[in-house]
Amino acid sequence: MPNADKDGQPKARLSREALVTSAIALADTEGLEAVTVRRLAQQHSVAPTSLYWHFRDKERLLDGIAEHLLQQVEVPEHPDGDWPEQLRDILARIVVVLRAHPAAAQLIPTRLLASPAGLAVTDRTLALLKEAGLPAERIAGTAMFLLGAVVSMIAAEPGRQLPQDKEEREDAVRVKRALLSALPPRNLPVVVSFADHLCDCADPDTYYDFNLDVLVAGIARMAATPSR
Amino acid sequence: MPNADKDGQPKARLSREALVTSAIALADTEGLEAVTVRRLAQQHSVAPTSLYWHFRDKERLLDGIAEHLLQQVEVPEHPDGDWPEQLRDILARIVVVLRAHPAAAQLIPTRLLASPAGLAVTDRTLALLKEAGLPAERIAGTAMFLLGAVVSMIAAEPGRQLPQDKEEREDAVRVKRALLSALPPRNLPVVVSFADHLCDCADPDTYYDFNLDVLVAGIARMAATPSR
DNA sequence: ACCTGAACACCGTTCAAGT
DNA sequence: ACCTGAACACCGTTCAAGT
Repeated sequence: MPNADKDGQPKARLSREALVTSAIALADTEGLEAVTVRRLAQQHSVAPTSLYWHFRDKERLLDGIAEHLLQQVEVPEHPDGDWPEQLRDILARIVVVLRAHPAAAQLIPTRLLASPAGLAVTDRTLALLKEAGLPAERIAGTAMFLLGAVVSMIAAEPGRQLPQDKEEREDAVRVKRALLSALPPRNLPVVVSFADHLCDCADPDTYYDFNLDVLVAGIARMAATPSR
Repeated sequence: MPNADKDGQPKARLSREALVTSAIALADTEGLEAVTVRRLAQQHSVAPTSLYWHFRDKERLLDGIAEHLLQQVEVPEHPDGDWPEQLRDILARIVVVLRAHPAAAQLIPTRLLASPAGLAVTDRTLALLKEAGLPAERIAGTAMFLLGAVVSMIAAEPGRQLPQDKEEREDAVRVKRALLSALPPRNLPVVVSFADHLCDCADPDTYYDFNLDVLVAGIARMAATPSR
């Protein structure tokens, strides 16, 4: 039985789908730099070079991750609410998906136009900015900026970069807070006074809510100002 | 003469400063993935392992790049204008520095609290959000988000990712525009109609100006709404 | 104090070959 | 159609050793 692993179970055939899925899992647990052709092959009990039947190169594998995530962003067919609500809605949907896969999130911005799913999200964002009445020459750039900014919210969340393990994480937060608190208040008064909030985000949900509001409010304001 | 290169010129001694500088140059011309311990060593006619005298590991070298860039962001000692003007000013100063080094820009967000220069920029941003009257619990998270969003503006600029060489770049733009224009307008009407602006940013200066305005206007709006 | 050389474990990728 | 094995050029990093 050449196609069975040590448990005698039939060895699952390799597929793009399966590889992308385990690549995302690997990024979730160990970070994007752990996503490696060789480690992926190992997890599937297969030679490293086997992956090249399914992906032209590693870049295409990463494209596959981005596409898989973007497919999870539902673009509502029959949305309700005015454009600011709808814009906030589509951006918030992206946030929800990417918060579940923070390490892979950084793959998104450069790949928004590289898959049907990414194009659907982009089309919706462009349409809403058009409805808002932004100057035509500003719509494309602003859409790409908004989508990029939403992704950067994940990386900028205070307390990301620290370990995931709870206990280990608490230790790291304590150390970091101590370091920031010990900085000279003469030079850095505000950093010192906000040391706690800079080290760890007490309320991530509100962090995301508030910053989404900042973006939508900013667009509303600029849409209301006729080209100045 | 053991310390002279083939031109007989005295070989410059290795230093953190010199290594960081050429690392940035390498990132500028060939991208961040070209910044490699071994290539850097080669450029300085030195064994790869020599770098480890000056940097504990590659991560520290990247920290050095981020710090070097952040040092170029001048934080005005005696700023004038109201807080929205000052906030826009500090964010715009970051943009100016990072536009000159777009490949290295992505190193910044995770390292804002890791150097005196980064801390100075962060302190100023925090101070301005405080002056704006944001709720205290939102200031730290919003500052990190703003600084991250400014960095993501560089990566999100339409037409980045394409080659730098002018002729080669024009070809790439044509191809990409053709691809987007050929998409089914039934599904993606707005993407198709904005194909041109999505492929290439006709006016980068205005792109940055406008999106900086979006951010500052958004903050102003949220500061004016008392916690709802 | 500063740099080298040998060595190690790990990468992505090609190509001819197997089934 | 799908996978393997050998091979290649390239990574980051250690450590004992040289000057």
